[in-house]
Amino acid sequence: MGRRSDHTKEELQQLIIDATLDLVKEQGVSNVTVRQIAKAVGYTPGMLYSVFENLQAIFLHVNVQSLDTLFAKCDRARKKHKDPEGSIRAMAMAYLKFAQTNTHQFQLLFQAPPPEDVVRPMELGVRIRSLFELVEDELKKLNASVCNTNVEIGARTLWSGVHGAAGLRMTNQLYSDKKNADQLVVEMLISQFVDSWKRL
Amino acid sequence: MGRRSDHTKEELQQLIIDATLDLVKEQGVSNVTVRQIAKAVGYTPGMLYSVFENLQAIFLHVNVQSLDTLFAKCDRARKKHKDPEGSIRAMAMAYLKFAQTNTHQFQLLFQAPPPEDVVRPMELGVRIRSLFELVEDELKKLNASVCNTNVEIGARTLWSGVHGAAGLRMTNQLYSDKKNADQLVVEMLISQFVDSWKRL
DNA sequence: CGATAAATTAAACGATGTTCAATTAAAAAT
DNA sequence: ATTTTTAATTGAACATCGTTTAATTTATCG
Repeated sequence: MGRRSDHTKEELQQLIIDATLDLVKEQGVSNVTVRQIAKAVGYTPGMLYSVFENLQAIFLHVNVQSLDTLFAKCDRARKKHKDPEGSIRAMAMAYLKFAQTNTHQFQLLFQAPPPEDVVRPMELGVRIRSLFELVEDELKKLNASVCNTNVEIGARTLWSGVHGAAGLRMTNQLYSDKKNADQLVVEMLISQFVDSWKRL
Repeated sequence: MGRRSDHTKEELQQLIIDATLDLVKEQGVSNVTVRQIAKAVGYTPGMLYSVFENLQAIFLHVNVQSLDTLFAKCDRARKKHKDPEGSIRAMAMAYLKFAQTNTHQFQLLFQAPPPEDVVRPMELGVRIRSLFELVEDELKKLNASVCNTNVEIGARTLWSGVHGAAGLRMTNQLYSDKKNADQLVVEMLISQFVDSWKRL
């Protein structure tokens, strides 16, 4: 075939991203090939390169989409509570659950850093920042007397713990006999952090 | 050539691991090939498969070695202090520094989980556990009244934070304008955790 | 309808991990 | 010493990978 124009370039882009996300979910990043993606969208491998620069670029765009849904989940969890501590707990659990239910997606997002030569699109940074901002907002509510610098550091401190626990749990590196150790960890993390934060 | 017997099988194994570690340090996991390793040790690719099952197995053994040096660094840092809090701080900083100076090594260790079908050698678990034990010991000294269960969870809570900060920092996902944000994060993490831990 | 332009294909390229029969050299036996 | 056996290493092959590009096919425009 030649010129088909079944889809606009934007449609194709979204089609490819969706197909890739599906494949990643099923098989994990390392098993997804260009040829699989092409077949899934009903085209030949070569076509993908007229829409994206290369396979890495496709993965990065998948990550942008993943971050959007992760943000949405955290934001919704947050809104279900009035008290800051409840919001923080809910967000942390949402984050943990996302990592647990969408293992492959989470791995592509955080555990497979792109080769150094590929530039990360700014869109990714914006989204991670806004995730941090959700936490910052709750921390401000929790203790209004803390300066902005410390709020920024505090949010990253707290989330390093949540993120770290999610990562260790996902890769089975928590090595605890207690079951649901990851949840216990996050419980302790938050109660201790919040406790200290109020005192600050 | 045929039978060479320049080295015993054990020597070959160590030779391969060392060569692979060097290549990983230089280029990162994703750029290391079987052919490169073979050339580095002065053999042909096929030989590697008489010593290791496959490339993944080689990487796993590299990880065992990496964990040993990481443990050694933490253990040495710990011994430089008498007070538990000082030991914990020193260990955390050593961990952070290792991740920062040996990016590629740390990535292979924690951020590139092996495909699900490969079995992780028990040696890895043993070593991660002993790292946790270092932290557990200091936590016990810090507050002897805490039960064993909570010590276990506590060590993993604290280290999820350290590990998470190291990972986020390494992949440039901390997104803070403050410089040395990772150190600030770990500072806050530890002081807050220790503070709460004493109160427990 | 014919010419132009653009999208898609098909085939090729070099490189990858892995396998295995053939080859080589060391060790054992005569 | 020479021959036989045994085991280590090679070298070539295989299927598959990401990527490039000339050729082809279709849509669009004059």
